[in-house]
Amino acid sequence: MGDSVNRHEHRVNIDAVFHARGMHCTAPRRKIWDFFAGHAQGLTISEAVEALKRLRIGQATVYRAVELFVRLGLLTTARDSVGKIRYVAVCPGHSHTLICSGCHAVVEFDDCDLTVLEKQLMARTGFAIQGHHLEIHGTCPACAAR
Amino acid sequence: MGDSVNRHEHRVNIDAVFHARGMHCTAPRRKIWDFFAGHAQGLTISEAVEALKRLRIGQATVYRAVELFVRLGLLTTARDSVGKIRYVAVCPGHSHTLICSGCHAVVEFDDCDLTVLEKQLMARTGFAIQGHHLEIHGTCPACAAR
DNA sequence: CTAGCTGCAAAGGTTTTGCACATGC
DNA sequence: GCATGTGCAAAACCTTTGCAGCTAG
Repeated sequence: MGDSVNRHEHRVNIDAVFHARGMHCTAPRRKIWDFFAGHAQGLTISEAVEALKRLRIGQATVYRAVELFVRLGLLTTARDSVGKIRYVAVCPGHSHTLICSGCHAVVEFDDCDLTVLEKQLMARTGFAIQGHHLEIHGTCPACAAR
Repeated sequence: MGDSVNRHEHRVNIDAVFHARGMHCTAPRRKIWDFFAGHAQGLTISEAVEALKRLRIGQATVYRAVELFVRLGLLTTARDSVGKIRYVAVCPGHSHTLICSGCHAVVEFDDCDLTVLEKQLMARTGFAIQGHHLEIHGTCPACAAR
């Protein structure tokens, strides 16, 4: 991902999240979290399992941790250009993703305004709207240069 | 899904799509397509495999047909409230989905306006934007009544 | 100390593949 | 008639589970 794309290095303090719920913040969980947090372009679960195997972390642990992180809102999922699910570490306050079709770089942003649309849909369909998931796909500057 | 939600019965003519590409529009493919087109709330692939087994259609055929339909743009995917992928028959001109967390009813709509947002993101990140995927989640009137 | 977490290995599911036969055009 | 598609069954792959031992708090 090029330098022209501003990253959000701000990281969630997972110790606090776990302690607040009486869960243990163990060494494997910390390593798994660091691994995701260090890969801005997100990872498929098999990529994570494969890489973390070298740190002697069992696959079951990776699966269980990822499920937990998603439930706690620490990881979000995005489907890449091939349809595979990639898990991306959330930056606080950023909830939508802009994804590069070339290198899978993910940029998060939160300033979408869908409230007008949601109101229209509520009126038209009678649905009680709870939330939305928005992914924008494109090509990042680095991939475009190639 | 309640009557208050307007459906789009307009269906894609798959014969034409296949012929245009020199592919065969076979009986199994037609049955698989009809099955998806008749389930507005979308289906997981295992639901489809299970049900179509009774029509003596092999699972491999279902997998291959679904992959093909997606590639041809006849089916789109949406993740339901549990994170499972559901395949939904596309109605021409409708590209976004409003999904009920209760019964998985899917309402498609196309009048979203993200062009302003996309322009802002292009300017800020340098990405060449190709498209977007938007899912809105809520509860449909019928489920809300329960 | 003990509830909660881990790694391992096995079980359970899901998806893909190879191939002989069938079908659409 | 022949390229394309199908069903079957096996293989490959992915995810979950049970359990004995370990670890954080």
